[in-house]
Amino acid sequence: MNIYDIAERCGVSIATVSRVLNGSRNVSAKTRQKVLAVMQKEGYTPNAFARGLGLDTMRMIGILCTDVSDTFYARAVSLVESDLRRRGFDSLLCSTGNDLAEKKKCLELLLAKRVDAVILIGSAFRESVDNSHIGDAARQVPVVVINGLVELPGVYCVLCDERSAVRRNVALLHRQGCEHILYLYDAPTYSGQEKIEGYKEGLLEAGLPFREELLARVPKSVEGASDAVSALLERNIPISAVMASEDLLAVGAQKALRKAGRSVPIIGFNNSILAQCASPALTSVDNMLETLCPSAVGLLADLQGGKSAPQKIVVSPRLVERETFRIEQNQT
Amino acid sequence: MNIYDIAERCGVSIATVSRVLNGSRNVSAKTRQKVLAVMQKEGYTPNAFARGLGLDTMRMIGILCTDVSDTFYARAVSLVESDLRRRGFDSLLCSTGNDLAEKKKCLELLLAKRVDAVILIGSAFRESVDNSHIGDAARQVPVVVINGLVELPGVYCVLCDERSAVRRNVALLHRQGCEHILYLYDAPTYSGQEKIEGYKEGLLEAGLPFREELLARVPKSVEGASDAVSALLERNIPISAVMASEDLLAVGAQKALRKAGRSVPIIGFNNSILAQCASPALTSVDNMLETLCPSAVGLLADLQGGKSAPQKIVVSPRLVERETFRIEQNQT
DNA sequence: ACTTTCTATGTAAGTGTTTACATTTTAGGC
DNA sequence: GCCTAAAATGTAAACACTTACATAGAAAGT
Repeated sequence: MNIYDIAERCGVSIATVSRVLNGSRNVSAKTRQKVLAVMQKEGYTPNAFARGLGLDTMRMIGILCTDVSDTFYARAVSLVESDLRRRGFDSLLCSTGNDLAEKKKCLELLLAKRVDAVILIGSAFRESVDNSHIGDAARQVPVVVINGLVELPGVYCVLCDERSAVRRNVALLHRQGCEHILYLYDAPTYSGQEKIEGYKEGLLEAGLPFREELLARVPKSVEGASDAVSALLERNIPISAVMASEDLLAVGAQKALRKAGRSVPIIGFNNSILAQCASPALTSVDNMLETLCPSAVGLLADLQGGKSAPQKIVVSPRLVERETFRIEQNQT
Repeated sequence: MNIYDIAERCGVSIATVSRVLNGSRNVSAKTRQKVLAVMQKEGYTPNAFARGLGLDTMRMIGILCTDVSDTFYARAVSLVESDLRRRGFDSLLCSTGNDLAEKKKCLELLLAKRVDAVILIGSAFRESVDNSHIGDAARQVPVVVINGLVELPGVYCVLCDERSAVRRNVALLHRQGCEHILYLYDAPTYSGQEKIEGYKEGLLEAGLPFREELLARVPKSVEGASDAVSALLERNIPISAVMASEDLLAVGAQKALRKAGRSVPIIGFNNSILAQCASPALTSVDNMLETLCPSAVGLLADLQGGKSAPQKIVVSPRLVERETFRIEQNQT
């Protein structure tokens, strides 16, 4: 069943049918009605491939994401996908893991499928690492980076000022009297590096010394973080507060501390469901995915519509206080 | 840059170029080399739409999923996506929410994009509910349901015997002396209904009475479950153990119980990261996504390859014991 | 009534592939 | 060197649309 069949059954030409399909205004009401009716009756669905060939788009957006099974990225994907669909785009998803080669391969796969744009979630690194594939992609289609910054032509970034968030948290903890602030992180993504910078800046501003052993890279798992913290405790490294690049690690730290019978302030990151599940519930930094993702999609929509868009949108993070840390009322 | 350009630059016909593209064996080694070299040099990428039109496939699989931001579904999507990609398929993702109308719409969207098959994750209901859209879809392309059972032609199901898991858990808890077993659930999906059946069967077998107030539908959130359990406790409803249709709800129950100063065995479901994050860590039923998802994709691959496949694959669940419940050594 | 303008429709040429069929080239057997 | 079979290549017709351009018809102005 194709456009010719429909045209024949309607006694019109294929051009008219196509016009109805594309919502052209140059079709009389009667004709439109009839064509629509016949399509309905015959259960006709236009061939998306032929359509794509003619229009040079299938209205698909590629989503390149580090790991959909991660709660944080999953939420981002969910937000992006629903917003895209609302705007008439479908989502082609690639979940790559942290491997750069895999990311490059997937990006090429997406471009080969001729997506209208690519959204990167947790897939950007610092300039020092290789971002060439992102630049290459941006030469073909718009690229939007969520929660990362890649300053290349055609690359649009929507991010949260995580560095400041961490810096302020250090100050906050210091004001509460914490001097030995442990910071846990895992992957050295753009976001990860920024947060580490924020940690260092925070220490500097607070006049606290930076100690190697309090900046710990750990495996990305509850156990990994927990074991690492346990090891520190066994070495009698003083720890008076914990921060982490993401809730998962904070939970691990929390478990190790509890096992050791210790209780110190803990601040997680991402404000994920994990923070709510922990007991006591984790205070966590919300990096505003609910704002970032719609912005990213909106930006893309503007670009599709021929409008221009800002290269960079930065939003402020928000500290969500729960049981593991609360700012005292009298602090100010 | 298209196949004609390449052909010209190689001094061959477009058919030959196309053959190289499709790995036809009827091309001399020299010619292939040259064509490949030129393609490389010119940075040529075949047009996927034209290719799709000619081959009637773009090697895309639709994934219809209830909620990618849910840890369980996200893990499933992740497993499916990576496996599909390994087999040369891309994933078109739709995350629909629990709304049936939305599911139908998305399924149509996927079919309109002419996917080669559809994988449903958490999107199947009992027969009593409306599964017509799944049957309709199956008339066009193979449909694989993960963790659900839809017995219609063309629909293949890969699932875990969750009903038995719950039934056995009831027996287990009863043997430990628990008589008042609370069961929490949220959405009445296929999987959800099965588990409720298992709960009732378990009670029956154990000779325990079924009590309305111990089978509670609660909102899908930590707070929702927590509030519901708190309410029960306030009503002095006896509770000597808790089971839940998913870890998230179990965590909520755990928090309510702890707040009330109570401690009873708790068994969650899905063996998600949430079970690990809870303190004490939740014992949870693993419904074997790591097995289910590759099976689903393998099944699809077989179908694509013209082979036949079983309509139904059922695997056994596994109880992962953590701190909230352990089977005593002397129980047997 | 006649031209002008605008709307509705049709014709035909893209869009970039694949592939059946036809043709040429090569290799092999004698 | 000739015939046959097989391998390599080319030609042209799909595949199912979109759309520029052409044309017919209707409305409107004089």
